[in-house]
Amino acid sequence: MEAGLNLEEGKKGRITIRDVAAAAGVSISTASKALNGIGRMGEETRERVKRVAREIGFRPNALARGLLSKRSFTIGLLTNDTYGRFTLPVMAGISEALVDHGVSVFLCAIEDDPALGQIHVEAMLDKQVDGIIASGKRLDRSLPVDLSNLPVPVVYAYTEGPPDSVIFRSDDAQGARLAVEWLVKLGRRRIAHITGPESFFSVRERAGAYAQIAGDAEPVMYGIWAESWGREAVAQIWSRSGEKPDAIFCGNDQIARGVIDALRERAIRVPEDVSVVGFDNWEIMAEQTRPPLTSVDMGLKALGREAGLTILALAEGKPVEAGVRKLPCHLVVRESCGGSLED
Amino acid sequence: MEAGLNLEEGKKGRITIRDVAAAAGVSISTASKALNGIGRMGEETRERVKRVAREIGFRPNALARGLLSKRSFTIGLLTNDTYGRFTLPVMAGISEALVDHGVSVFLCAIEDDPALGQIHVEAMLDKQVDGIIASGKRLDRSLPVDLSNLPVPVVYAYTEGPPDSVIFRSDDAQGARLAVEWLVKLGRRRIAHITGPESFFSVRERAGAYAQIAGDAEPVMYGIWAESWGREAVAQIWSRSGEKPDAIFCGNDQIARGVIDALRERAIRVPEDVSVVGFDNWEIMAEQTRPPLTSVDMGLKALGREAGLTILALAEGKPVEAGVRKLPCHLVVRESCGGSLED
DNA sequence: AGGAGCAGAGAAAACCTTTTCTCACTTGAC
DNA sequence: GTCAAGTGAGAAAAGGTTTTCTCTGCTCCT
Repeated sequence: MEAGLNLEEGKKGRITIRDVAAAAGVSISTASKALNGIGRMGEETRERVKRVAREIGFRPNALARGLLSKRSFTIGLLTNDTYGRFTLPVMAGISEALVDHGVSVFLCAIEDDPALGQIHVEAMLDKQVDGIIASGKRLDRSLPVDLSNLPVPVVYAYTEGPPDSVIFRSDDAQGARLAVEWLVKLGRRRIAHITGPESFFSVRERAGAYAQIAGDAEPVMYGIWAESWGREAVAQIWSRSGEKPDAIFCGNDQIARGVIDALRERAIRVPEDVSVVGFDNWEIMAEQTRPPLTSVDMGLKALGREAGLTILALAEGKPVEAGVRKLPCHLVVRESCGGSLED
Repeated sequence: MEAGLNLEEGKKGRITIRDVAAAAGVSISTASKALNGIGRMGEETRERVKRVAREIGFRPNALARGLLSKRSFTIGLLTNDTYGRFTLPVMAGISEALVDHGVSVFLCAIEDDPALGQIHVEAMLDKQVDGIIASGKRLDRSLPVDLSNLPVPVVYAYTEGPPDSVIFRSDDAQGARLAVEWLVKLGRRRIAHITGPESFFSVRERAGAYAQIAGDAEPVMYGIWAESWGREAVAQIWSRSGEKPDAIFCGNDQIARGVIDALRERAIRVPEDVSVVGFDNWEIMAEQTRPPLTSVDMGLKALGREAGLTILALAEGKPVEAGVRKLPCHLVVRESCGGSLED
């Protein structure tokens, strides 16, 4: 047995295929073919090489391999979502989808700095990434960096992209319908909508879907993405004369939180008097409200998974149809509306 | 001018140094030396090569370069902090410190799955990372993966590591002192401490520092890391007979949030009647409380920066002293205590 | 027996860059 | 007019792997 007489092969550096070849008593080419399951050789030889490789702990150098194959099994994820509320679930989905294929992910947070973005893109290209996924915190804004005419494929996940690109985003209208229909199904008749700035595309989508079902008995209340706005909006509604809503559909979970707090301060019971539903299903927020918040989940992890599989397909040269793909939201039922999924 | 007659060099693939050499009418070696500012050659030649390279948009292939230099200018960040509350600031710091050096970061979220961790570590090693930074969500827990005896350096950032390793962590005792001394300075005399599970090292550190200053007039109240515990603890305190605290030092911002909510429900004014201070300075939480929460910031970004620079030094073969490095916390003053930094 | 065909395995090129070595030529000194 | 020293630039090897091509025997058929 030539192999096994060393735990720490004297020479410097990692174990290469050359060491495997020597230990197995074959040439480098034969070793390579044996390990990759290609080429012609005796079954006995192939097994011996494989065994030896395992014994001495050989792992192929991905750099060398990538140099030749022009595939680095690496992709870049570019995001301006510093806080990571949207990007992290997306990232988790991407990673989950790609780890099986041996692909690793460079994460680059570029804030909103075009120069920094440029630097990171160039660094990733230098490292021969197989593709780039652009991600953000807003569906109707682009990253501050030009990703057209890159030598690698690009897909966009939860961020705006150019017309002929592949874009994944949540179906906010469908998500809003889910929420409002749920309220209707629970018997609610006067449903208010307190949401973020009208300048946000998501806000308009959600408000549009809301209005289609709920009508215009209650006006949509646009504001900012903050608890304080939720509280203030409730104050406005309850200082008005006339009938009060029996349900409030909120543009995100922070607003919903403010709404719930304000309702409790007015001794209005949730969900008995008023049902509240949020958007984003930001667990750390939704689970800590009193009562826990029923909320629309945008399925960002699934979105990341799709984006990952798509960039992989593109990297492998498979054709992928361009266009916007809306992925469905789903409703996470907690206690702030009453009811349960079995009802 | 040989260069410039093509926007899209007919052949396939990216632009290599061979193209630069041809376009500049020199050999590959000369081109390389010119671009790297080494070797001997006429100043005119050097400038011409550089100019041509710029014109045709040459960028060296990092894979090829890494193959030779055995430096990939890539590091891995391993974390089990899925939610990213701790890892993201650390990551931002690392990235910020390393981008200037052309180093990119693989982010691998491994949940608490040892098998997944192993896969990611091996993938990173195959890709010849120059080093690995392990990070987590708890100072007294290790990642579920063995990082000893790796062929690359490892540093630990906000997670437990083996005795002879380089570990960066926040100085929680100092942070707690900062908070309590601030309360004392504002004239508070009965300071309570509502915090997380005693099993957490951070909790014991913070509680220890608290007790040293505040004494044992108020017992430390251990619970869970949730708003509900903050509310419940306040209920307990105010249902007891005897003098009530005039300040509450909370183990994290979520607890502080619950405390503030519970105090308001009792019509106890913050900060007039009771000062509240949190820990973590989790902005999205601290800024949305009423009033905004004064909180201890653990300086995770700086921690990441230090970890990044250290792994870089190790990768370059510079000696680095092993041991635990505690990085200082600082106090972010908002309104929940009264007072301002100028006082 | 002579050749076709095939099984098994190695040699060498290729990927792209860096670096060491070598070579040809010029200049200046004696 | 030689020699030494210096200048500018190219040839070649190295890094680890994959892949194509080539080579040597062997079997089997006629």
